[in-house]
Amino acid sequence: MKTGERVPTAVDLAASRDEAIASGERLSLGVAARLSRYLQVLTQAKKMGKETISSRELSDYTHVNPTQIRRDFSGFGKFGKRGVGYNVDALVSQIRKILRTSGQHNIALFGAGHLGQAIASSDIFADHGFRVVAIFDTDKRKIGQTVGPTKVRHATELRAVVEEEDIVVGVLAVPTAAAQSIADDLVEAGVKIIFNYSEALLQVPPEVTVHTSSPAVDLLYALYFYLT
Amino acid sequence: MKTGERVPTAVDLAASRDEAIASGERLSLGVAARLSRYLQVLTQAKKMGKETISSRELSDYTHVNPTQIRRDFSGFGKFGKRGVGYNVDALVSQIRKILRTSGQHNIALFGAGHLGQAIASSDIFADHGFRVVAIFDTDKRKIGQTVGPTKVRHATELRAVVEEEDIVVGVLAVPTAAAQSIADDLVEAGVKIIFNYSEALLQVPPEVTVHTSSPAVDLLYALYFYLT
DNA sequence: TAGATTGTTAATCGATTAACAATC
DNA sequence: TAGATTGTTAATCGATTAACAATC
Repeated sequence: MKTGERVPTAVDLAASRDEAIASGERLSLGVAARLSRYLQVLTQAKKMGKETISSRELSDYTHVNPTQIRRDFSGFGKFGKRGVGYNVDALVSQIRKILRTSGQHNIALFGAGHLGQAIASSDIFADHGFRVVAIFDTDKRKIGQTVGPTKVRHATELRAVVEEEDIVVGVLAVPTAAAQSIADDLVEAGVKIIFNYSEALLQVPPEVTVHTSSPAVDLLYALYFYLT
Repeated sequence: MKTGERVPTAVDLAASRDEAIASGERLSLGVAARLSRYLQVLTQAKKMGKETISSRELSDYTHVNPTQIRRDFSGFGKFGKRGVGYNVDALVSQIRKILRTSGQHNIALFGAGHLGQAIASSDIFADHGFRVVAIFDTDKRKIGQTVGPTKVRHATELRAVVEEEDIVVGVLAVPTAAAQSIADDLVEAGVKIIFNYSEALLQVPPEVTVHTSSPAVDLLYALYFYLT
């Protein structure tokens, strides 16, 4: 924030806040990651009928220091009520606005095996505005079957579906050996985010983001702090 | 590292290194998390027959800055060869030593549904020394069935199995509504790490660590950086 | 009012990175 | 040797936290 030689005033700060939300600078990696986690907890708290939540409670569930939680929020406005806490509903929509993920986003799922079916029937994506609009598999016996409300299709339909349904995210719930070739297809079809549940080390062009899910890594990490 | 008024010498530094590995201070959260991720990539690289890997390649797969990767390693010794890179096998065993997760660790899995079966039949835990030694479910129709090499048991056997098999980690692949009560049972049976794949916000005593897996959170986060 | 909790400051600490000599 | 890549320094930047006035 450059304001020449003046000390920044309250008005400057408010302006930079709105900018930051509207279309200003990107959030830092850490802030974006934490806001996403708060959102998960808040979504669940809302389901449980909680109307108000304190930074202390959020800290219990996220293991983020309560001061930092308040700080993360106060950078964007005064969302809380002293002595009371934050209104869950209001906070959810503020964070969604900040993360610009208020809308619906369509995802394509590969693999109709156990993992694929678990993902398709879980609330975990739906709660955050992600909708599984297509499931693909290469196994002919699975094609045409339905998983929840969605019919399993053959991977050859990928390209058409991606364009039709405006799919930005592809989720890979396939064997490690099959992952790279599907990733190549996804890239070619214009998908920009690949969520990889296999162990494959995927090679993609720089404009595509790969996120490899690694429960074992998280477990190693948790175990270290238990052992020490 | 306090060395009084002397400037630390090479001998001091080497000593503090060995300490750090042997039984010295805990790693910081960030270092432990990154080392775990390197381990995942290295394990897969090894499977693919790779003998050597550079900090640049590790960076491509982990999105961690190459300088930081070299720095993370050099804190514990000189593991690499200039102009060549790091030997994959040697690096894996060094990191395992640092993280103290060289041995086998037994885990108990709850829920023999799609997700539970996907976890039980995946290599992802096995590759890092975690073995699913028991699967529990409350559905009578599932009890007695086998998932891979493991028989599904009723949750009433939990306590005995935890003691017998020295189980430190419990994995919850159950519906959100059932998670808290199983978590309570696990805590009572002495399990110290709970890996939660449900959406439940679990309440546990402070000596127990809960890790809630949240693919949707990761996705929100990835999406933010795509949208901006 | 009394108690609780936010918003914010100020100080510290650790993470990050560019750059480059060392060396395989 | 020439090219590549490590190990390490030094400088910067952002994260973290304790503390507390403000205020619901």
